Amino acid sequence: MTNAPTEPATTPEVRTLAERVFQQLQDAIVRGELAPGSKITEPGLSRSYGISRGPLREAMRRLEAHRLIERVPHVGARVVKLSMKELLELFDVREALESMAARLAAEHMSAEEIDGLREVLAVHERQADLRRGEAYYQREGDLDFHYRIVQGSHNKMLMGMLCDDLYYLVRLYRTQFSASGTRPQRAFVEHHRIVDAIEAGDAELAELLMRRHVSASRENVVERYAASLKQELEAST
Amino acid sequence: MTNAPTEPATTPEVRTLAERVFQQLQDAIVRGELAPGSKITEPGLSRSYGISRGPLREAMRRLEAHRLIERVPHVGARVVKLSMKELLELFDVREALESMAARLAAEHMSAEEIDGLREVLAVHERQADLRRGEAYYQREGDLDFHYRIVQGSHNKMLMGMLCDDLYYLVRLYRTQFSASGTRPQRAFVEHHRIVDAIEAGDAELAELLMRRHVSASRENVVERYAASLKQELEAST
DNA sequence: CAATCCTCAATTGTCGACAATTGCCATGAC
DNA sequence: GTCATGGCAATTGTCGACAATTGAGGATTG
Repeated sequence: MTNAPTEPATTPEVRTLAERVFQQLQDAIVRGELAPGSKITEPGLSRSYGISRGPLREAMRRLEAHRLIERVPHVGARVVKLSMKELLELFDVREALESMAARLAAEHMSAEEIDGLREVLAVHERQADLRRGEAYYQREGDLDFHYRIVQGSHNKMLMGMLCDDLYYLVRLYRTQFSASGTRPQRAFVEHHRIVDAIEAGDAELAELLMRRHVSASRENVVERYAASLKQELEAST
Repeated sequence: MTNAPTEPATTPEVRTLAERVFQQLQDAIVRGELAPGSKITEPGLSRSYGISRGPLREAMRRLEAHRLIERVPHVGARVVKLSMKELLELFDVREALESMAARLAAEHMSAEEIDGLREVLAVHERQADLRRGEAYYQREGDLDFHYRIVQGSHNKMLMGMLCDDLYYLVRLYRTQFSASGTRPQRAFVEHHRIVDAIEAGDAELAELLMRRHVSASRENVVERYAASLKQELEAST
């Protein structure tokens, strides 16, 4: 399980400058410190990070590959700004990939890995007991769970796509839409059922449950979005 | 449908040097001109392409993002060499993403797009008539079909992942394993059934059929690989 | 007053040179 | 003969400067 979703930005053995500034920028974007849609210029970042434009451009290329910024030649780069449409697209992709991951996890996960997964759920449960009614199902906590399952698929390509690319977008969305995770108990139950299916080695069931889980999360987002639009409308009249 | 799988490398309005050399390198790798696993050095490519190391490094970063080369800091880069394990991983990811694409295509494809899809099949059929018994189902022809469906999903994120990343790996595999496509008629029939489902707007069926189609293709690869191993073994005794 | 064109500042793209790190090869010790 | 060690060449990482392109603002003209 390599490491937690949030990587400590100041790892001592970061080999190269470009690597370091890439992680810093990635963090800044996901945290919302660099406003979505804002233009970022090479001389500007070069000054504020105290490095030359060479490594910086390299870092920006990597950010572009991870879909965190968008560049157009000879014009510049801006921090990605997820539209509702794109957010829903993201959920469709997640549904496809994560259901596959759950299926593979049911086939390949070791007993130790399943134990670790159960432990993650136990931690979440304790946190849920503390602040009851609050959202158990909060940012990093939820991603921990999904991380573990993707890792359990033992499919490196899948891991790369989900953990290295999509999950950063997921976290970015949570800051952009300030989505405090609702639907606490239901997601919690769903998580448990998925683990049960994985432990039973029931690949088909694990896949189905994960598909529904992500799909339900998507519908929840749609609902909340519709509600916020309605609220906005009422406020303006 | 933007353009054919193989983009004419010498498009006149390529904005930037890095962009151009990126496409050239991508093409060279996919075609096998740069041997898989071979080391590529910046000064070397810099000389042979007649550009400085700046744009070259940028192109290499993009190749790395597309998983066509692998870089390790302070050491160098090599052309990716797909192992059988990684190839199977690729198929699992394709199965997940393309079945989702087929589902979305059934929901969103316009009549014109479906017509275009049918036309692609018709072209393939004519080619199949010409060299009967030969593999209808040959490299670019097959990808055309899959391209269209992914485009028909109208999901930009999905399109990016499949068309910009995975399909280049698929083509790379075809050169590396010198896979002359077998199983001609069967794949042909499967393609037709998928289009039928899409035209009928039956999303679930389209998804299922595409899933089986990719899965069958995967199994076919496994078979051929096992056969080649066996043959190799016999030759050595 | 609106629209068009032109000029210019700023940003991006490209280049060559220098510094740091790596892997290799030869030399030497056991 | 084998292994460790040191130096060396080559490659990668980083930097600053120059060229090319863009977008904006102002001046000019109908």
